[in-house]
Amino acid sequence: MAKDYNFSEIEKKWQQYWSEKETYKVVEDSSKPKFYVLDMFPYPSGAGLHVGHPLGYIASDIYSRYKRLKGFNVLHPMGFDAFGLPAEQYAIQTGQHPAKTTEENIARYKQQLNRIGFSYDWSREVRTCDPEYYKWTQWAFLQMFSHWYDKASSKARPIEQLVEIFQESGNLSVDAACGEVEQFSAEQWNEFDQQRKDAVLMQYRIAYIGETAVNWCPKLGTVLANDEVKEGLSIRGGFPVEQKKMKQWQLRVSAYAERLLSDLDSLEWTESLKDMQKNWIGRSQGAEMIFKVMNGTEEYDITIFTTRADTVFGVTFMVLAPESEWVEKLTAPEYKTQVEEYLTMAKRKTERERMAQTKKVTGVFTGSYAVNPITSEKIPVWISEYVLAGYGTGAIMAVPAHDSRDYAFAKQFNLPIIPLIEGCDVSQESFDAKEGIMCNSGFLNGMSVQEAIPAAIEKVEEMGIGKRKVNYRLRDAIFSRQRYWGEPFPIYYKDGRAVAIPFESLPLELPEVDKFLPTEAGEPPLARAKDWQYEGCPIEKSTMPGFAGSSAYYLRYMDPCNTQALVSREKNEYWRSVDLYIGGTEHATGHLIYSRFWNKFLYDIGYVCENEPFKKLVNQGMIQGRSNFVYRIKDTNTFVSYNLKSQYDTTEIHVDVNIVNNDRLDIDAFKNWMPDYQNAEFILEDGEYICGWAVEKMSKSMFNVVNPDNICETYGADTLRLYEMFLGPLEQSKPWDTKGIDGVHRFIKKFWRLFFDGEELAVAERKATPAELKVLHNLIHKIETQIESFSFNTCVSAFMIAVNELTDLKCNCKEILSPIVVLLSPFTPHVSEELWHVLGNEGSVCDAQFPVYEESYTVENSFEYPVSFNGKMRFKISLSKSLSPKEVEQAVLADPNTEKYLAGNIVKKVIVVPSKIINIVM
RNA sequence: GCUCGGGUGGUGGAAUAGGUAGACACGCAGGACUUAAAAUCCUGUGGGCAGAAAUGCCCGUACGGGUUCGAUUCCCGUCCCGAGCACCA
Repeated sequence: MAKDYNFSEIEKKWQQYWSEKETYKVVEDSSKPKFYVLDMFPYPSGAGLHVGHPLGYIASDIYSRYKRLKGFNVLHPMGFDAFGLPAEQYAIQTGQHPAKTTEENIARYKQQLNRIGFSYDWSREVRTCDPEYYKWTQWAFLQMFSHWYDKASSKARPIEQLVEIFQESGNLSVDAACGEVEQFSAEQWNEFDQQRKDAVLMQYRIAYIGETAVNWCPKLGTVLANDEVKEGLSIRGGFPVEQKKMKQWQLRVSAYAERLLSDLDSLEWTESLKDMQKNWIGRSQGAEMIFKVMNGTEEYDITIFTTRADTVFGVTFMVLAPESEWVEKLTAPEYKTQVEEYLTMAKRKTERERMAQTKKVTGVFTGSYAVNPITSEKIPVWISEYVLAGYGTGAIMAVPAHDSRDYAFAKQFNLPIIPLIEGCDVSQESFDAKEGIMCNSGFLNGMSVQEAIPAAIEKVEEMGIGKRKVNYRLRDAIFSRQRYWGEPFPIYYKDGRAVAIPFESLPLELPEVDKFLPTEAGEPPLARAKDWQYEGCPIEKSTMPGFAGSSAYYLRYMDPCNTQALVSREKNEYWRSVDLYIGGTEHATGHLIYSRFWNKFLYDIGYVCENEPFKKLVNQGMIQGRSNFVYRIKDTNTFVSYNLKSQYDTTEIHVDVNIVNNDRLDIDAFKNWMPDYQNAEFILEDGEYICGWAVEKMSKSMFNVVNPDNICETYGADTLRLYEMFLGPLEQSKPWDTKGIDGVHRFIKKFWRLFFDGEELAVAERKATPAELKVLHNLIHKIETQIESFSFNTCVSAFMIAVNELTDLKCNCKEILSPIVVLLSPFTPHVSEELWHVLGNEGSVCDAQFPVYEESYTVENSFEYPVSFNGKMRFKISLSKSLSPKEVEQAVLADPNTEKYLAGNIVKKVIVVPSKIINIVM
């Protein structure tokens, strides 16, 4: 049998071996340090994996294998985020149960993943749609339902404790994250009927039903969370989204805003990702101020939020959001028609239209006037779309001189503009910067803006007309979806009250339905289920959103078969939290916020031991497609090569990248590709048809999808793994281009040939030469430092250089080759495993030890150093052999150039800096 | 508009506590082996100038300045590309 590098045979052999021997199964072992490496688990779509998907998985697998070689007990699991819209849409179209298609897709994904040679412990696999898994999603929801957030102790507490407090002292002393509740005493509470008590408690629960403006997507027939909407369109499907007031389940994520923000500092995430979360949380510090407003004889106190309390002397009007509850109360009878007209107009607009018209200023006067609490001046109250109901209090004090939006509004409606900063010119635009010296501002005159802001707040607090206040942009998460394929809520309704289904009855499994569509009455699909009842009462018909199942999956991997708890205390204390999490940035403001929130909640109630779920996070870039084009001359079936196309009137047509090699079209394959092209004619250049190309998203419609199975077929999994890493830095987005893969494939073959001379094993048991040792130790050093910094592309280069050098040295020495096999094994597990055994080793290469780096082998023999005198560079000096710093010093002093520059000065000290510079102090 | 990243050969990309820019690979060109192809190997490959040649010199890391003996790297300004947020008071 020829001993050529036969990857298909090798890969099959070892994949079977690993699976039989359960090589990657991991058990808790207190004698070893643990390390938890996690990938963001995939949604198993019908299209299967393309080469972009495994990028992050390959990186995490390399790191896991590396950590194992370093002696860690590595948890590296994989699972499936299996609830979701595509399976449901497919079910609606075909009538196939989503569970079935999901199952099939998962099988396909697993097959594809295993082929690439990942070291997952499949015994720990989780699937979010598995009742044994979603039992714990439902459990967590019930916990949130039965807890409230105590701001005083900054943690979640059981609702029973809240009831006790209410019974004893009402809610006056309670500082909770909650909805709007009136104050009540213990006596009042005790006299409330059950319904009233329920309504009050609902305002405090962490999972609660609340009526708010939500993102309603009519086309999908469901509500969506903020992070599921972008530019007024749904992320899934791209359908328009409108604002609608609805009663929905929500999670009180906003209660955790401050902790979610401040704990970012403790995480090893990229700054850009932290910035994204910071922006999303959107902390802003300012003050609330009360304005008295008169509508006829009625007087109201309206609270506004501002970050610029210092500008209170420049307030010339007030503005309410159209959705504000004050609108009705403050509209004077004679303005009623106009106001209503305006409100209808504003309501009719979709979110998208609103955004498109941000420049257009609209508004209407209410007919009421407010009183500036500091100046006692009377100012008009307006309504405008530019004020948002969901932020702050839905009402603002307008300072046109120093806020560009207020400025535009004032110009439009001819309202006064009073400048408050010395020397600023507000004739053309507002002066928004927080700098300068205050004027026209009473007691603030002469202060800088930075001094005036706190001074103004202090004054406001002193007068009792407001207080210091921090506002967040982060909203509570809408948690219901009017869909079928998601976790059912463990909630039923008794006499209209929401009641928890007890934990013993979980999991509450998804019922069968005849169709996966909403009912004619517009109810969610679960309304179709027969007997969707608990103890004769109706069960909640919405299901949970996609992020529910993915919020705690990393905990379940620690203890996937536990029927008593999400994770046992013991196992949680061993694995603690994820040490390395790899995934895309697209989850920055979704999953990565929700998971942190979920984890903090479980931490508060004592179920997990770490405050943060993901210690270090690396974002892999997206792999885009590289599309190819052919150019058809209009109204013909003739195609003209890329460089000649300017001479004709052509249409650009996508062509399947799999029949293009190095931008040269395989003409026969093209003719067979589609019937239309059977008789195509070509205008060639130099006998070839050159295609155009562009970088686009990888998608079927652009014929640029590259399937990893095909790559494994022609080059092998090791080549695929190596090439994906070689493409460029992990974090960077880059187009996939199969051209170039030959390079890494050649490398593996070259590596193979170090071991075999034709068919004969050519490894010798002899002592390594110094040159060989130097290559080895240089490599160890490089790989170690580069893997630790996730610079896998340079690792691959380092391997190539080393193998080239060993080939030149004709190295056949086991002492060198054996450690190199180990070094390379995280990258190319199959061929490394084979060679490891060829060298006569037992067990798996995974159990080997990472080679130890010895600096003494790698000291340079000849080098050139720049030499500087008193920090001023003068000349360079060449030295041969390895020298100690002392010897370098002598060599420098002996150099004739040194004498030239010394010019009679006495040398005090010669400093040899490792960074290749020698400093001479005179 | 605001906040982050980033601009290096024909291509992907190396190199930053400031110290020989372009490692490694692709592509291309030439050559060896072969009836031929595949595979494999060797040589050259940023631009310009001089030379028969070895080689030498000049210019080059988006653009313009600055600091420095020395800048792809640090600072200021400009342009371009990408990502995120976007009437957040």
